[in-house]
Amino acid sequence: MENKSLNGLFQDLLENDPIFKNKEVLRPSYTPDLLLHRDVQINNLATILVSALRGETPSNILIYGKTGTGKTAATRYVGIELEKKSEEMNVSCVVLYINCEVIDTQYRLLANLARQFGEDVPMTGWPTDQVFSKFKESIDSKEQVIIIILDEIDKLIKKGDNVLYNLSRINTDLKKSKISMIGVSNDLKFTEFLDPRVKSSLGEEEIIFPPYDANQISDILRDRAQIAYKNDVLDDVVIPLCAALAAQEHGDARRALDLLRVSGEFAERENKSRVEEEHVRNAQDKIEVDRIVEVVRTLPTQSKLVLYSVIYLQNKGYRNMTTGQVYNIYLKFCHNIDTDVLTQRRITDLISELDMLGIINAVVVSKGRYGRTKEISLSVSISNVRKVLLEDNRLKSLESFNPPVVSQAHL
DNA sequence: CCTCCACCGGAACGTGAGGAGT
DNA sequence: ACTCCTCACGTTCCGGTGGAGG
Repeated sequence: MENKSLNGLFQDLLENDPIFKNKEVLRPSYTPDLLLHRDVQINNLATILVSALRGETPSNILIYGKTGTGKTAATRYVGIELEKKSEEMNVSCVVLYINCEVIDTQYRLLANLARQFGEDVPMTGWPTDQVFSKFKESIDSKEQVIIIILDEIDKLIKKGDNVLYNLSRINTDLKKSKISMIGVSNDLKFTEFLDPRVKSSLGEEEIIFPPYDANQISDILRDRAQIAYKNDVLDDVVIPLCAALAAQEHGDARRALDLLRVSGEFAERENKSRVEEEHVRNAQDKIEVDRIVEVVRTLPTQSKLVLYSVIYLQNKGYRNMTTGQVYNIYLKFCHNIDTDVLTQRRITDLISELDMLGIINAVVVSKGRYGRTKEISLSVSISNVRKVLLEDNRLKSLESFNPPVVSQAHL
């Protein structure tokens, strides 16, 4: 009996999908067959890499651009096309893709590369240089051109850049095969931290991916929406609105696609057959709230305490509080939960960090006779943040702790 | 115009954890 | 197994400052 109703429950939900045709194409992991408004960059890439098909070593390339500007998609796309063509021409050419955010140490990177050539390298245990020579050995077994795409290469720099140095010099040790690298970076200034030798070798060619403007994002969204959504379920304002909102966020196409997908999910949840403006607005809010919640959840305890102090004061009706007020409350909270107490100097920095994260507003103002301080206020809704903060075991007991706020005469 | 508040924020230093080199 | 380095996090010390009130 219960089984039947359960079946029925899911059956209803399955049949009741009046909106989506293929939601996957709205996810960031999807690589489209056609990349709009990136012709220049793709042509550039192809022009540089074409020498691989002639058996020559292509120049190393550095690719810059902010998140959601199509760097990864374009690079992968060109990689795939290159491999296709090389197969056709019977030239040995391999394109490897590595995401340095996941694989973030010298050892892991080399081990991963070696493994892609069928070498059996353990997760840990070998000396790094042994892995390196194993890798060289295996690729040098035949004539081939190898192109390594290092996505999020800036993540690798912080861990010391000898990997890059070693890799950039690898060609001198190879007899038959040739290696060239493509570094992909979000950070426009990351070469500043680079060893100059690596810098000049890696940055032989540079390609910049500018942010999309609202019209370009519209085009991209229209293109994907055709595949993702059933015909005529999107209200006319939906795509322009998603595009405009995302263009404000520095032309981030990923954000735009997220918006479009979440909007659809909102409409779906309400059993509507059309996606309307309201759903996009809700989606925008939800994405922003999710972001804040995630940031707050992963804050270090001390920052959480500072933030909780701000919330506490705001709840007591204080509008623009000063660093001193926040610090006083913070002291009481620290005492209450028996944790380390930081100096006011440090709290100033933590407040600035929270400001940068967009969780609070902090502006330095002068109150004349009454000194110079930061005016602090929360820039997100109290209830969500408060709930997330109280999820932290160490802050839990503060819920029922109500210290008085020291009043200041000039307020 | 000067004072003086209540903090800002730079600089130098201390510490402990974790990685790389040997 | 050992030292050496680096890096994040904090502290101490302190010179600097916009503007209300005198």
